[in-house]
Amino acid sequence: MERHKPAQEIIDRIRANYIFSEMTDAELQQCLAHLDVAAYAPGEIIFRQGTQATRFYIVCEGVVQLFRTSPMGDKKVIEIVKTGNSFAEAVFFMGGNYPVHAMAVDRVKLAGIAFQDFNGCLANNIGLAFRMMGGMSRRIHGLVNEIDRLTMGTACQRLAFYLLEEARAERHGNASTIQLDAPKHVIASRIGVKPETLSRILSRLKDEGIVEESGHTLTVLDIEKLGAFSMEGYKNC
Amino acid sequence: MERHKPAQEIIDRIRANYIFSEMTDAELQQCLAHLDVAAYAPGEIIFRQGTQATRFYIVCEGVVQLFRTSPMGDKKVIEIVKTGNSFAEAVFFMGGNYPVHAMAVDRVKLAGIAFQDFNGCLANNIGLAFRMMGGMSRRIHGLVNEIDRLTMGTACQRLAFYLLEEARAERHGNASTIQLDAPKHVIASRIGVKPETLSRILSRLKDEGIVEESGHTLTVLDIEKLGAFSMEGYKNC
DNA sequence: GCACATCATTGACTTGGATCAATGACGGGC
DNA sequence: GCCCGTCATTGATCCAAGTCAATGATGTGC
Repeated sequence: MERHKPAQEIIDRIRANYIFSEMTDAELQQCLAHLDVAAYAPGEIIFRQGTQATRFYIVCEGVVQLFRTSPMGDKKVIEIVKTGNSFAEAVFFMGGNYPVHAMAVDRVKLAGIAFQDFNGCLANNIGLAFRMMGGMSRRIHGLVNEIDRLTMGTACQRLAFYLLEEARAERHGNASTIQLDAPKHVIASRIGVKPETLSRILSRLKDEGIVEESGHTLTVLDIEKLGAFSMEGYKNC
Repeated sequence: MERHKPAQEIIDRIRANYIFSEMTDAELQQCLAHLDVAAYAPGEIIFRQGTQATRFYIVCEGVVQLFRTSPMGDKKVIEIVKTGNSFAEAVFFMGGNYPVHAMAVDRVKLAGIAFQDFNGCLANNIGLAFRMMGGMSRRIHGLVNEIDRLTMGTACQRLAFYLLEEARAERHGNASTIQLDAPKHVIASRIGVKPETLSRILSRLKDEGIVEESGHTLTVLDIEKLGAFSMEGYKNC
C-alpha cells in the first residue's frame, strides 16, 4: 500500500459520488481534513471483517471486492465495487464494526474518508443531512428507473409503453395523435434499441394497423391493442 | 378521487418502502398522523407542476406518471412510478414546489404523507436521519449491484468473473482449485443463465484449456486468461 | 442389486436484436 | 438551383441464449 497526495482528479471523483454531490465546498473541505489516498496491490486487504470501522472509501481506480467469511471459513462475496462508487459508508450511518472484508481485486486507488471528519461535518447540520437525503432519494429513483428500462420486456413492449405515455396527452376515443419531438434515433436510444430496430418495429405496428405516420406526426389508431402489447412487459408488478 | 381508511395492507406497503424501513413504530406513527389514502381514476391528476408541495406519496396500487410541461406546452415524461415505490419525497428534502405533474396511469391507490408530520418526526432527530441515510445507502448499493448483474456482458464473462471470485481463495501460481459447493443449476441461476447454457460455456472453457473438471472439483489452469475474458465485461468503467 | 429421481450434457431449432451495408428522403447553406 | 450532411428505411447476415427434447450420469433408498 502506497500513500499519495490528493490530486484534483481525486477530488473530482469524490465530488461525483452521491454522498458528496450535495455538499458546499466548505462542507467538503471539512470532510476531507484527514483524507487518506492510497494504492493497493491485487489481493491486498483493505480492512477486515469485525475490526473497528474508522473510514469509508471511494474507489478512484480499480475494483474492490467485499466478502464475508463464516466461522467455518467459507467465503461469500457480498458485493463488487467499481470505480466511482463508495463502500462502507453505510457502516458510518448505522454504526458498528466493519461487517465484511474488503480486498483489492486488481490494482486499486482509494480515497478514505475519516468517520470523525464526516461526523463533524454532518452531526450538527440537519440542513446538510436533508440535502444529502434528497440527493440519495433522487439517486434511488434514477437507479430504479434504469432497472425498469433494462428489464422491461422486449423492444416492442418498450416502444408500446413509450407511445402510450405520449399518447395519453391528447386522445379521442380509442385513437390519439402524437407529435414526435425528437429525431427517431433519439427515441430509439430512449427506449434502448438501435435506430434500425425501432424502424422495423414501427413498420410492424403500421402493418398491423395499430399506428399511422405522416411527417412528424404519429397517429395511434388502436390504443387498446397497443396497451395489450405493452402490458405484457409489466407482468412482474 | 375517493378517500379510504388506512388498512393494515396500506401500512405494510409504507413500511416496506425505503423511507420508512428504518423507523421505529413510534416514529412511523408520528409520520402517519395525517396520512391520506385515496384512489384515483386513470388520467386523474394527483398534483400539478409548480403548485405548493405538501405531501409525498407511496404507490399502494397501480402506476403513476410524472411529467413536465414546458411553457410551449410540450410534455416530457420524467418517470414512471410503480406499486411499492414513492414519489415527491425528494421535494420534501430539497424544498420548493412540485417540479412535475403527477398523473394516475391506471386505477391507482396512494398513501399521501404530510410534509408537516414527516418534518416533525425528522427535524430534531438526527439519529433517525442517520439511520435513514444508512438505509438509503444500502438500497443504493443493492440497486447498483442489480444493474451490474443485468448489464455485465455476456454469460461467458459473467461465468469467468464468478470463477475468479471463487478461485481467489486458494490459488497457486497461475492456477487454482475450486470446490463446487452447489449443484450446477444453482450456479447457473446465480450468474443468470440456464443450466444448458452454463454447461456449454464450461465445455468451451475446457476445450480452450482454461479449466479442468473432475467430480465436484474444478481446476482453473490459466487464471490470467480467465481474467482477460471477464474484464471485457468491465469495459464500461 | 434394482428402480427412480435428480442432475448434467448434447444436439437441433427458434428468436430477438445487433451489425453491416446500401439506398432513399429531406433540408439548409450559399 | 445544387450539393452535402443528417436522418430513415430496408435487406442480408450473424450471434448469444433460450427452448425442446433425448440421452447419459450419478446417486440413494430399500
